[in-house]
Amino acid sequence: MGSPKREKLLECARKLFETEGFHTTGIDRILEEAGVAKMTLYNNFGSKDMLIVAVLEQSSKEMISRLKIMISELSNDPYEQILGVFDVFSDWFSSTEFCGCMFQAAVAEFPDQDSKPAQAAKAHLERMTTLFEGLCTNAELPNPQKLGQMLAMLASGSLCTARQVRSKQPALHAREIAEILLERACSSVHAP
Amino acid sequence: MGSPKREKLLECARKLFETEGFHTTGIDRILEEAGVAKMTLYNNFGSKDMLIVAVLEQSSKEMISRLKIMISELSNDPYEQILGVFDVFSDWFSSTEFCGCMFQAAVAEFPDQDSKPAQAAKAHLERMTTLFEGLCTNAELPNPQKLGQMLAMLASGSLCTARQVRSKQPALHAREIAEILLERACSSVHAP
DNA sequence: GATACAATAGACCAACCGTTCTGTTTATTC
DNA sequence: GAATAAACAGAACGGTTGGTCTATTGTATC
Repeated sequence: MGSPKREKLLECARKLFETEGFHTTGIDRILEEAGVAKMTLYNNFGSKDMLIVAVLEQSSKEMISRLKIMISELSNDPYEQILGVFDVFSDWFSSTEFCGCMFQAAVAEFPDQDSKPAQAAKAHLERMTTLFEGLCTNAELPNPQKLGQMLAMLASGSLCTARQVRSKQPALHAREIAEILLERACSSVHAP
Repeated sequence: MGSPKREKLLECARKLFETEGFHTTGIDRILEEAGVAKMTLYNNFGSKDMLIVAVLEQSSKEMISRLKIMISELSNDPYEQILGVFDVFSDWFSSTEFCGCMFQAAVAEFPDQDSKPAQAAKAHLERMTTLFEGLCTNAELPNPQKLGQMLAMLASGSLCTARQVRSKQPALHAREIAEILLERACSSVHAP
């Protein structure tokens, strides 16, 4: 599946796109950093845009699966796992290498919604929403679809705020709000 | 202050930056759209980056002041005015010309936090936070600073979600969450 | 050792970028 | 009507971009 050169290319591209943006980082920068010839890039991905799409797709899948693992290590209770997402975010925002969410950046840099990178970014949002929705279903909360969307929106808000203020506070605030939201949803089940 | 040519330039630049992004829209496109000579741009703004900064600053101030007017037309009660922000957002997201928040796009397109455009975008976030905080203070809610930050984060979340799903739903959800948040804050004052 | 394939470096391309310069036209003011 | 300044159109500039082509090198397999 993944030749070593291809992997190296994806890794370096991801790092550069993350820290310097998609349009700003040129092909040559990526090649230099990866120590790879130009033709290997074009043989493997076809174009810069397709490389961007590949980076987004790989990053999304990796992020989601890592997130699932981390929250399952925090607790077995799906209710606690939902809040765990924001704990993971909190650690992430605190780390020095945090520089915002790639997918939000992609949406901003590719305003044409039909473009491949924009679609890849949208797919990630859907994966996040589905993740939250699944946890809500597991926690037997009412209206898990709506709750999932709300939690995903909360996560997005914390992400784009953290990019600007560079602190874990947005994650803490988002967690607090999520807690209130879940509590509310929980008690409404038993309400008259 | 503002010569007609300068205003025209700002207006066209804003529209293009909003719909097609900052890096993507070239100088020539702006000039063509505005029907203005290249030298008038450089005489008025000095560079493309400074034009971007001018657009961001003007848009921010205009948006904030318009927001203040619109929520004060909705209600005199500061509590209702907070929720009114999300009602305004709801209408905004529904309009055909909505294509996301410029300031979030600017943050994504200028990853260097020290760059002028990034700072201008940050200033807008602070204005929004201050707006919410002021409303919370007026509503005599406890811990208005924290609440203001939470509401601003909620607003950001609804904005960047709306950009992807192109619907007013994020605003409705955000309003619902804000309502729960305010209710909670309100009742906690009288709690034992 | 021959064949085949992948990866290499680097020249090369057309297109576009932001910016500067030149010379002309228009409008304002005295 | 002359003088001043602003706005004009558009050529030209140097630099960069994504992408292609070529010719060479290394490395397997048979």
